[in-house]
Amino acid sequence: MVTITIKDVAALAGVSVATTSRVLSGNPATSADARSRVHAAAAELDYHPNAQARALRSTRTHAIGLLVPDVRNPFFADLAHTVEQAALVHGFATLLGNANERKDQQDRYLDNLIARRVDGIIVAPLGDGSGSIRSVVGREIPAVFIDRTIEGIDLPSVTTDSDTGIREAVDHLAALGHTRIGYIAGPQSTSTGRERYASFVRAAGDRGLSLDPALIVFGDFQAESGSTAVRTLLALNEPPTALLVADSPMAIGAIGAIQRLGLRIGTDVALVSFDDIDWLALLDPPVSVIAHSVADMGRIAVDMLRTVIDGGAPESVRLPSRLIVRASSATPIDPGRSR
Amino acid sequence: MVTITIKDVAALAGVSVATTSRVLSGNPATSADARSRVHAAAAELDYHPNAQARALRSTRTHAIGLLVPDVRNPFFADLAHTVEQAALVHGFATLLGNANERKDQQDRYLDNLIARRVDGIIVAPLGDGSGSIRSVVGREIPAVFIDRTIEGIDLPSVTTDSDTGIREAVDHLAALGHTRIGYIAGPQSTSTGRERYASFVRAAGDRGLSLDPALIVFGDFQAESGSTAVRTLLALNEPPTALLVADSPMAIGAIGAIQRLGLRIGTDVALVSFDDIDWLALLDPPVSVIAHSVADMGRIAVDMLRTVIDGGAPESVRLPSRLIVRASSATPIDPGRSR
DNA sequence: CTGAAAGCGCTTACAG
DNA sequence: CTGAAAGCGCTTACAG
Repeated sequence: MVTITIKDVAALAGVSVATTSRVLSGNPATSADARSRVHAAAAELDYHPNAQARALRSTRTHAIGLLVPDVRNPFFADLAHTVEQAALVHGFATLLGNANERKDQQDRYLDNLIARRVDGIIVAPLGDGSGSIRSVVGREIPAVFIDRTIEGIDLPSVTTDSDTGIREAVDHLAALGHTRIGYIAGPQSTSTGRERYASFVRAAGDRGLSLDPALIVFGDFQAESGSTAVRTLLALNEPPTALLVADSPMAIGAIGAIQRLGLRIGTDVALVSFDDIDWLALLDPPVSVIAHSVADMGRIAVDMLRTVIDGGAPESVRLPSRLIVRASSATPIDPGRSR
Repeated sequence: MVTITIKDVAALAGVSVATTSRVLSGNPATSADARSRVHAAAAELDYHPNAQARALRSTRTHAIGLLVPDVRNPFFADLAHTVEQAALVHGFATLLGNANERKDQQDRYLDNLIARRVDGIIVAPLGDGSGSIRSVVGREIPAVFIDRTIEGIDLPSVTTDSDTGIREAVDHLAALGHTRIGYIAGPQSTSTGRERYASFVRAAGDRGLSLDPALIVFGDFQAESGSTAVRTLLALNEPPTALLVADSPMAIGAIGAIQRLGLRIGTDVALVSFDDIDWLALLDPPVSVIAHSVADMGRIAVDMLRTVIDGGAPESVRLPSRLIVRASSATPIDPGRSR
């Protein structure tokens, strides 16, 4: 590798390293002459300052870390996109890490971000408060939670209030005559998994729907577990007539499994999914979803993180969720059906 | 922020900084006693070595940069996932950047990766060979192209041979009786956009199909442009009876637009999309696709990059593509139709 | 406005 | 096996 340092630039420009540094960092205490010579030299040599050396002295890296549990989940891909764009506006580069829904990989990335001395971290965490997330808090590294939180770890967060959306979905399905709703839950090691599960149980209870434990299957927020859950639920003696799925990757798995069983969503079994993902609206029939705003979430997280970096203590934000009814759950249950 | 340095660890362990460094980096020239004391001290202080300082001396960061044009494109999300997992196996952390299909953002991330002195870069590039990609080559930073290439920039690459898949798709549609195939092309500023376009024109010519220029619309590989293209194509006096779409985000846009026009894919208009994405198989009817292996591509790119980092000069690899026929293009064209 | 010098947190020959 | 010292590429008071 060819390495050009500030010394090379200084030599070519015929000024000291100190002056070169000042010009390059926009320090006004420089002469017009020095400025033009340094810029010319830097351009000629295609000089790229070593960010590591720079950060070592100035303790600012102008980079933030974003750790998502699963980049292949369209919700988090969207989130990565909005965070990145928002961060860019404020001069931060985003280092994106993918925990792959695994605690060990999350810890590994977190250690990496700490070691790289990013200016701040936005994380959609999984697991309990053990491991590297402790180090982040202990070292007082600016950090905010996004989408998910960890109980007992006191960081500002921007999350979705799943309760309203789930309640609307349960009410909606109950109004259509469903009394046995199957729930494909997220992992209970995540705050969203736990909250949505609790909301479902509460809403179903309030409506007097069946709380048969067999109607609830726990997945891991990834597609395969959605398929498995459907096979389990639809094989019950008294199968559910409607399904509520806690995220879109599990919904994709669930819908695939339903089709492979020769059944049709909307008519044979109603289905509502969390996450308003493009393709869910394109399916036939289009899928009812519980929507929340990815764009707001990303933007707010970046703003909150900037506040923390600047020494502030922002309030946590809770964003609303709401039901969008589409044909996958629009038909009242057939009173003539045996179920 | 709380900052623990190697000095603190050395002081607590009662040894020199040099010895501490040796223990921490696994240098065998250390006594058992020193090792246990240093490890204990490091654990007690929750010491995380400063990666910047370390890299400044050792010129290895154990990080690679991955630059994708669009994280929201499921193909690149999958690619990011496989690259990341493959890199992790070899001890590299992946810094993922998203160019958002924009040259300026690509340059910005590239500069950032150069400044961070990553050990190597994997990039699915866009644009011509101007800008920061020149700096990467000029500085001889280990780098490989993935999925896309840039003409005139001599880097090893792993790409898809789109030609076979596209030819299969055109042959297949021709065999069903289609003579006017609409082609929704990718941007001609990308190698994949250009190659697939050229393949289509060649294959259509070979089959004696219509080469009416109005049948070809150029999109930007993102969803919105797929919708626009469909509205243009289906408004023609002689609209196409089949559509071939150069990537999955444009396909999602196209399919949505077709539905909004009250038409059905498979019956009213046949459709084949590049990229074998989960949800395309779930649509009704399921969508025929041209598949290529994301998993192979990611793994090979990481292997190639490691070879370059170790001073080697790997051969470029071209992966096959092939047609998967599903119901969106399974019905022979109705000979009674006026078109 | 400019330069010499110290120092950021590490690693690594060099002696011993 | 261990420590003192130099140095990686920068930035930043300190003098002038």
